[in-house]
Amino acid sequence: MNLIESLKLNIQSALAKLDKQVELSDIIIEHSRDLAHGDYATNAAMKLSRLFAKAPRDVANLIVENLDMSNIEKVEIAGPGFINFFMKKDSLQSIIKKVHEQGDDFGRGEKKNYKVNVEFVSANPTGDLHVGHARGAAIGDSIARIMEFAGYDVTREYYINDAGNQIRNLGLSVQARYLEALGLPFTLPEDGYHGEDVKIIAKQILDEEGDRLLKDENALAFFMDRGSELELEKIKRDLATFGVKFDVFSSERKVRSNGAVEKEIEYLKPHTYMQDGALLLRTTDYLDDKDRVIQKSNGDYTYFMPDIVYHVNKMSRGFDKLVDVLGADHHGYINRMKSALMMHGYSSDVLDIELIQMVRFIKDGQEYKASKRAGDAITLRDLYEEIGVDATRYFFAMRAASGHLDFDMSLAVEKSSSNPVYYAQYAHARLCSILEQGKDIPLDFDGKQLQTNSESALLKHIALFVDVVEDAAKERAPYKITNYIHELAELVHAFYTECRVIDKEHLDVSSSRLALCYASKQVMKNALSLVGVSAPTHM
RNA sequence: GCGCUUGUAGCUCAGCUGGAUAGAGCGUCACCCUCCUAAGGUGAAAGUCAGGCGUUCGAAUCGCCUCAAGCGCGCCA
Repeated sequence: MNLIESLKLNIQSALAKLDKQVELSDIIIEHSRDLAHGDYATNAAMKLSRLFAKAPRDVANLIVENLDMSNIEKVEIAGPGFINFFMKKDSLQSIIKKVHEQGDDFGRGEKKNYKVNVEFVSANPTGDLHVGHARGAAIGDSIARIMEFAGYDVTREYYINDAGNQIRNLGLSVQARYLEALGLPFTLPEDGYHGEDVKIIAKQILDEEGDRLLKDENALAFFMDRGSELELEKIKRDLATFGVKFDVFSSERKVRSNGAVEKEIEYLKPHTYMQDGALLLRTTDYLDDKDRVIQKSNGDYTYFMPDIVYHVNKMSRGFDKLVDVLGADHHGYINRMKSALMMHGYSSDVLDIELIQMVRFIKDGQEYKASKRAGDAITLRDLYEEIGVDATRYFFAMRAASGHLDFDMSLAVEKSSSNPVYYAQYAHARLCSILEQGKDIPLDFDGKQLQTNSESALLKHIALFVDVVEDAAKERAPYKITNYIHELAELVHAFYTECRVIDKEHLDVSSSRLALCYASKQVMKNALSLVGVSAPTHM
């Protein structure tokens, strides 16, 4: 149990002695911003003043009289009725031992027995991943890591739209480049893919298959299949380099096979009606502001239809929650999909859609659009080659997904405290360096000699980690982790400046401070890994 | 027109389940290494929290209205 929880329990039992039953979740403990206000504070007395029918400060007095003071140095009632807690040093120091015991698992939440499917990227295998996918990959993967760490049972999933027209266009494009590579006349389809990658794939197919496809009647089908397969392999390689791995790849074609779509239409029948020869789904009965076509008058399904099948399919696999990380243009899509799921009896909040807003790149103060390869949009590969995986992931994780992001490329490659990634990694490397130099001094995991303000602040921040992980998981907000990382780095650097760690004259102080270095380093590493950023031991 | 999102320091953003003097980073200015990584630290300037009205002990936070910006409103995916 951490200090905050024990304070909550303490207040709860104090209230119980006063014949007031209050839920633990209704008691709020916050970190005091100002040291004069102690280590922690609660506004409980003000919140409950109505219940007591007394002035907040009087309620505070009653609570204070009934507190168990064993961890607490002193309490003060301040301002309108805040209760400020000044903790005993050893109760703050105890966090170091906990970090030492738990190591890489420090901050991990209890198993929740709650299955979550996080679907992200899901780009069509027709070309390189672009910037939007990159941000989606960074945020989706961070959400998955954070939720996993917080104790959820997480599956990372990629949905391949391999049944649509784009794949046909890809097939035609590859076929054209194949002809080109053989020195034969060719024409690229109008909506075709003109990138270098298609030429490379065509060349590879030529190497593998020779010219036999010239005479093959089913050549186009082969170009479609093999082309998208090779594109997907390339996407997987890029994602792997970016630190992102998926557990499941679902193919739209597979999802649609075995008459699954027809079965679903049958199931939805009570919610459908015909209009002008098309089949519409009455999503307005639920959350939508408009009914949606699911089968066009020409008999084709709209994109929405197999997607319903896919989401129902995911639910049938036993997930308690589906998280979709999508581009912001899918915004109108949320309520119709929720409506469809509700037709299956699911609650509207089993589906949680995280919309990713646009990214604008800024380089040397100017908007930057083109990649090095002329004419193309910026790709995921451009980003990690030019900026590096760590900085790219950190910058994407740093801001709430729902907001537009200005990505300062010049800052991201800068090696100074201005760059938040280097600032954090440098803090880690510094700690490693001190620990290395002090390796002959035994570590005091009780931290008995930690006294100064910068030491206490660091201890408190370390103790906060579990709560931050929990909150970030619940809010699906990786930026809460990067905010935590940044504060941790600040506190580490401040501690470093204020406190001399290795000091042969005062070995007892050194032992305690080295243990604090160790704990800070471990927490920094754990936090960085949640956003997929490495923790270098030297820089 | 309807719906959603956003509006906080010069710039990019936290804070929003109501709480003590509204916080970071960038940028600007002034300082700090005989000592564990100066890839660091300290300090200063900088805000009508878009505007108005309301709810209450208390509002950046909740409600209503106005203004401004973005997105969505296909038998597209």
